[in-house]
Amino acid sequence: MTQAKERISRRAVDKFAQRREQLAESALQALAELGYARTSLREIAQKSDFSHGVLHYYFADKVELLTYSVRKFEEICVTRYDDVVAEAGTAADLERGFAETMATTLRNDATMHRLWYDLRNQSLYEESFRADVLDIDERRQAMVWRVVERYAELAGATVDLAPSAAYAAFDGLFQQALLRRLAGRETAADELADAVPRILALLVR
Amino acid sequence: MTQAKERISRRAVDKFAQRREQLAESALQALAELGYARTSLREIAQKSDFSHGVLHYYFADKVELLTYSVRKFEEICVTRYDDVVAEAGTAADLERGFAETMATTLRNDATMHRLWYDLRNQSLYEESFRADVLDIDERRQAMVWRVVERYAELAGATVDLAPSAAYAAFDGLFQQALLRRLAGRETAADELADAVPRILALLVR
Amino acid sequence: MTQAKERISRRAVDKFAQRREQLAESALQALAELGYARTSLREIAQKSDFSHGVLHYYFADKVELLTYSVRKFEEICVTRYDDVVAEAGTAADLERGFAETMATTLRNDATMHRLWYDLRNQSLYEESFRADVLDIDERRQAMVWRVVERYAELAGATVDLAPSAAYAAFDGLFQQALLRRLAGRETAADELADAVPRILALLVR
Amino acid sequence: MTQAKERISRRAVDKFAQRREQLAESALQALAELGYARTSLREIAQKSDFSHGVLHYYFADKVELLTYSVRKFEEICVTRYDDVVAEAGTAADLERGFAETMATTLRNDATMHRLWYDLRNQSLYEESFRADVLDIDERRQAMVWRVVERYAELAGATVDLAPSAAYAAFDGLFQQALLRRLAGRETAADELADAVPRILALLVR
DNA sequence: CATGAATGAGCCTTCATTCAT
DNA sequence: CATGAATGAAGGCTCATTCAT
Repeated sequence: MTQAKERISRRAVDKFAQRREQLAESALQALAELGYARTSLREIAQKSDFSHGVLHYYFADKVELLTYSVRKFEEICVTRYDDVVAEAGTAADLERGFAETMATTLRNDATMHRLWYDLRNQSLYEESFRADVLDIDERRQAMVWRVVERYAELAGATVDLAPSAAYAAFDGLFQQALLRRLAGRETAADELADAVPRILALLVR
Repeated sequence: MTQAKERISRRAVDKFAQRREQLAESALQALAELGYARTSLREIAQKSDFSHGVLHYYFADKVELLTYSVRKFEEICVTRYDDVVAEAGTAADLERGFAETMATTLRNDATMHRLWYDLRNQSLYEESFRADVLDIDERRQAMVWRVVERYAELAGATVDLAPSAAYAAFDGLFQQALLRRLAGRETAADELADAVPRILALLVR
Repeated sequence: MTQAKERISRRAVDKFAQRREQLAESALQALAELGYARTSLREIAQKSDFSHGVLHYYFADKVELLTYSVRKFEEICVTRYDDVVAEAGTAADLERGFAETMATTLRNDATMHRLWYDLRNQSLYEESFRADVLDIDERRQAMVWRVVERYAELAGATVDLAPSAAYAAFDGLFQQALLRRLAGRETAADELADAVPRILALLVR
Repeated sequence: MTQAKERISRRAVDKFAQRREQLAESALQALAELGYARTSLREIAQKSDFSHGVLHYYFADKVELLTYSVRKFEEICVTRYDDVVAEAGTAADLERGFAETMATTLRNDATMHRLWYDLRNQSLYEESFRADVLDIDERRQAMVWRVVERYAELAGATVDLAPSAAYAAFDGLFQQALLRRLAGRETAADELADAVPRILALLVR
């Protein structure tokens, strides 16, 4: 292949990948709004700039599109607290930062996290995107664990706790708060911000 | 109405209720197996001994059937640890009993709990059974709280923790274990049984 | 058969006939309210004191029930103006009486006549009750004709008009008025009362 | 949008409209044959060259399809006698033309008019296409009135009659004739052709 | 490439009808 | 006799998927 042709081909590949990205983005919008059970390809297409026919050009079928979307979802999910970890100078800073970021996330991205829990649950029924979901969950766990470890370090404490348990606890907390918030309780985020430091203090000492 | 007729009518009512129960049971089976998004009335009927027409004889529509089923589900869900609480003589007993019951539940009723998390999540999208779901969740929380309080009592410790936070932590733990178990990890239940006492000890002292 | 048995049997027959009558009555109620296309056997049963199962005991199927009901309908329809004819002393009396009775009928029995037109139309699609409908229509025609003839007699005029044409004209008038009334026009009955004498005067002189 | 795209888009719109037209045509066929109560979307689809899914591609729901069809129906209905009016040189011409056109209509388009009366009647039960039906009826009335007025003009007579009354009379006449024709009476159209001039002469002088 | 027309399986629901009790 | 439980065909509608243009 000549260099020129290669360049063209690469550009084509890029465009293909870009379109997939774009469509996955629309899929996530639709999914966040409607949930897995109620999201149709037509709905997704309508949120994009394309007709619904094109979805089957870039993705073999609905499952592939959703799987791809879930994978894309990951990027957003798993680095959220890293800045807080990097910037916190004291245990109290980190505590506050962690709690505040969680609360803010709850306030701003409730529907996206609703989707996350929905997809994680669907993965229990459908093999197809189970691997991706588990991968994301592991990264989330690692992310939480970075907070916990750093907190212990700053507080001069030891952690007698598995990363998975720590993640489970905070994830459970967040999920409950989400439930309340989406049920209309205005104070859910504040309550979450209160609960997080308490649990953190209990788990690490 | 004569006494005889009354008796007949009452029997009829009972039978009606009984059949609803029966059909709700089939619905739960189908739901546990397939999840909310993939469960159709025809599928439910096929799990029962009846034709799908019957479902509309006993329930006004799909929502009513599902709501009824969810409510029925509750009965199973919210008293599971009460015996353990009643029978535990020491903190160590309770710790062990709580952990073991959770692990056993995970081993035996994984699909039923998968359903629970599915329905709880659907309630974030659909108003229809949100109230029931929230109600069940509150009862589950109360159930967990009875364990925690009793544990503190037996251990001579104090609990500096909101019931909601305690529930969130254990629910998160269980959910993670469920994820792993349904992903095929054989040791998930054992790991859960290990993690529960640790967390309990950390949260209560 | 002994006399006693005969009496019992006759009583049984009477009861059978009576039940049919009763059920047909309920059918007419339902039909008048909902129209042919939207009336189900369940609806009819609910308007009666019986369960819907009984309908198939007294009638072979839906068509037979409706046919019977249509036939019953006739009795109500075809003698409405005879009193007016009998009592009118002058042409003006009759004119007024005829117009007033039509208007009153429109005011009080709109839904029943809506049903009549509905059934008459259905008979154009379904052979089954066509004969009965045609029979009723003939009697209605005869009834109108009695008015027209008597009017001519009282007015000392001659009628150069077929009975069918006379009936057609007044029936068309009534139907238009019904249309307007059921569309919400309050004055429909009054307008009908105005129009009838005019047409009568034009047709007979 | 470029000119080319615009042209394509316009063509697409045209094609869309054309297909709607086509499907409405099939709907009218089915309706004329079976009547409102017995016409299903699947039946309509079978009369067309398409699957039933297509109907929902071109129309939001059944009501929209039927409403559209009814409206289309109108075009055929409301100008039928205008040529006769335009071309008649004498009252006798018009009389004959009017009567003959009615009779011919009865002979050729009986089922279509059966449908008209069916739909008009259904509109008394269902709000959905009531407005369209009333609109068509008004136009039919106007059409008849054009005949009557022109006749009076040609005959040098005056009309002491409301347009609605004139329409009611002729519509009633036609409906009766339709009843007879569809009941199998061969002479119905001839009788109608006889009756029309008589009534016309009576109503206008 | 992209469109959107077309298909047909499948969903929830209604309903006439049958039949055991 | 009467009930009402049960059936299954049919209806309106949604939607993933295919494919001609």
